[in-house]
Amino acid sequence: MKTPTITDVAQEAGVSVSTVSRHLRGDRVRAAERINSAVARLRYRPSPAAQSLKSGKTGAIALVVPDITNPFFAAVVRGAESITVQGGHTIFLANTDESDDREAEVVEDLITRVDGMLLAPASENNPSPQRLADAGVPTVLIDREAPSTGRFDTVLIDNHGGARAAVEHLLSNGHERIATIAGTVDSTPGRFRLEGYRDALAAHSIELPPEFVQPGGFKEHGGYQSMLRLLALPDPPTGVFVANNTMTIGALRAIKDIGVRIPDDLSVVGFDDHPFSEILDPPLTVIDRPMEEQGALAMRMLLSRMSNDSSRNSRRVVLDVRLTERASCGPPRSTPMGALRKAVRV
Amino acid sequence: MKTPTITDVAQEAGVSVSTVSRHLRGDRVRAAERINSAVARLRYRPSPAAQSLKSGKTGAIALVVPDITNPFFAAVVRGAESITVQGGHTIFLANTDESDDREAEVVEDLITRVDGMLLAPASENNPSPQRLADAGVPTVLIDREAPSTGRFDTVLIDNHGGARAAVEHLLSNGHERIATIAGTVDSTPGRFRLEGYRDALAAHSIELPPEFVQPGGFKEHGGYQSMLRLLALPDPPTGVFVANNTMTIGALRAIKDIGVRIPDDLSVVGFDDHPFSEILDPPLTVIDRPMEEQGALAMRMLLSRMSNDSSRNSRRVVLDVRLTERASCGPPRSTPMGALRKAVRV
DNA sequence: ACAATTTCTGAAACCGTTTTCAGACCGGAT
DNA sequence: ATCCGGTCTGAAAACGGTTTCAGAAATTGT
Repeated sequence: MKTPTITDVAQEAGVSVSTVSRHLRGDRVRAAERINSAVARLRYRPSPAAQSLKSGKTGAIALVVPDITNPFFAAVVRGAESITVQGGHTIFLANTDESDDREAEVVEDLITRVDGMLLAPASENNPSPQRLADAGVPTVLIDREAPSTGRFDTVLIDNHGGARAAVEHLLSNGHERIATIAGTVDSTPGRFRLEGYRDALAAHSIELPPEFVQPGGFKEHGGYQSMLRLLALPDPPTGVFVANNTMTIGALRAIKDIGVRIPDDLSVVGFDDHPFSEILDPPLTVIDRPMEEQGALAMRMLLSRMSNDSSRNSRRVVLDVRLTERASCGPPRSTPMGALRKAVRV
Repeated sequence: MKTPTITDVAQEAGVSVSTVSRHLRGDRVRAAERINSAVARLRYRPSPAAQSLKSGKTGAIALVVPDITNPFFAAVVRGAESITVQGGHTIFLANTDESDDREAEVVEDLITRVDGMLLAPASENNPSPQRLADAGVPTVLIDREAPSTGRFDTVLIDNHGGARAAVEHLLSNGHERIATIAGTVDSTPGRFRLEGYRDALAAHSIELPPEFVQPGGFKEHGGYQSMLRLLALPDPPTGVFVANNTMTIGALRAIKDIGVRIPDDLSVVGFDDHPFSEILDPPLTVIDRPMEEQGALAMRMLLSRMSNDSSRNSRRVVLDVRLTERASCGPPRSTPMGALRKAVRV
């Protein structure tokens, strides 16, 4: 019942604890066979607590994400997890609910329990990375940058390019009145996707009213409200770029509720693919990115940083995205959408 | 740079380590103020490793799921996480990829690192729960039962009733040729959902060919293949109950590829709701269940089991499910579907 | 067979806490 | 002033491993 200790094994094998310890760590030892069988008989497993205490290493890595129910982060977790090898590190997972305060708590708690951390900060003006740096915990940032950028290894995607590609796609379909439902602007993806949208438009010298940029807060409800507002505009957009997956769900729900037809009345491009995107009617055109790879790469970088403990220069890698074209974009309506207005209530 | 220890704090405050320790654990102590300020100045945090070693408690709970990218398990994780209080336990997350072997490894690894475990076993003939019981680790099973059932706290949902409700719904729409795409039968949900399907049919004395039960393995690809096979039958079903969320995606993709129309040609009921279900065309009728609550409840039961360390009788709670009716079911085609056959290739 | 070398071994110290134990200190009662 | 009970304190012993150190055993060379 009681967990066996190394002392029990030593006794059972008739050697000293030092010998058992050495054997377990790979040294040549005469009593190897006897020790092995004692270990097996007792089902002995070394106490991680004791090992940590002595070595200063915990054998654990923390993975802190804003929302595990977002398929993107779930994929990141999976990708990261797939890298940790048998007998390597175990993973602590924590959720911050997109809150800076919660993140501070969580990070503070985890800081003593792990050898390294994979962190997707809730916002860009978030002190956690700095705190981790101070505490000397190797850290890799995922998907979002830190205030003191450049000091951390970071795995980003080409948010700017993705947004730009989305808007270009709409432009190439003949749209000019292109709106966006943007995420939170104090987060890296939100900021760059918005810039990408603006730059694409600017490159074509298109100027649009400010209401064409709707704040969606990266949440489904925000996407819903934003789309409602967009469609209620006196002169509504003919194309919309929705800056993330959850807002897209909300936006599509709004579209469905109102009875606007895609792509006849409105063309839509989303950010982040999903198995469901393909079976929507019409299937959704999206900006796609290697999600699991983003997690896996981050984990690899962390592992490398943890072993070559060198404080080598930090790396900032930006993964490519690509546009997956489906059927949610077409040419803009030739007749103005004003007719729709009467159906819309905000 | 180096992490401060309790000794540093003692020195800084001019007292002994014992006093610091006592103060930190809540005893009345004269130097309270001095200690507090020393702690703050040094940013001291006790070493979890040392505390574990002494107390035998780790302050951690493991959460082991077959697939974190499945929205259901993501929701469970979130629900469970929401329960752990500030300063309480931290969560280890592990993924088993639906593999018994991987699960054994993972559990073996975690067994020494946690005070309790929330486990959704990969299959019903999986030795992990037994192993955990032997090691004396408090365990709550989620969504799936263990071989030595009754010995563990378990949080299930009414799989049988849900499946039955799905089939009844199809029956009440006038369907008789009702097929199912089933999950893996050696898992609790797979088994009971299949039984529910069978019992509903039996209650109406309906007998169907064995091909009407297709093995989908709970994976998207399985759902796709199964639906293809179903639609290729000489006399295909008019209604289908798909036994989980991921298979539903595959099944809908197959339906879309082939050009069958829902609900005109085929009525569909899925298991587990998803934000996307509402914006499909037509919106999908599903069996819905309280996912986050399932995780939260399991965590509460674990916490209670861990504190009243009593070996009180184990509880097996079954949460209710309910049918969320949307628009994917209608009356069966009056004309036989034979016309479809020519379009179908397997 | 003996010395020089190498390999292996066990005792003991240590990692950072908590907790027991005995003693120091305090105020109040005699 | 002395003794008493109660509070508070510091030294020391754990917890379960790893690692250093010095010595024992085995191996090698002559």
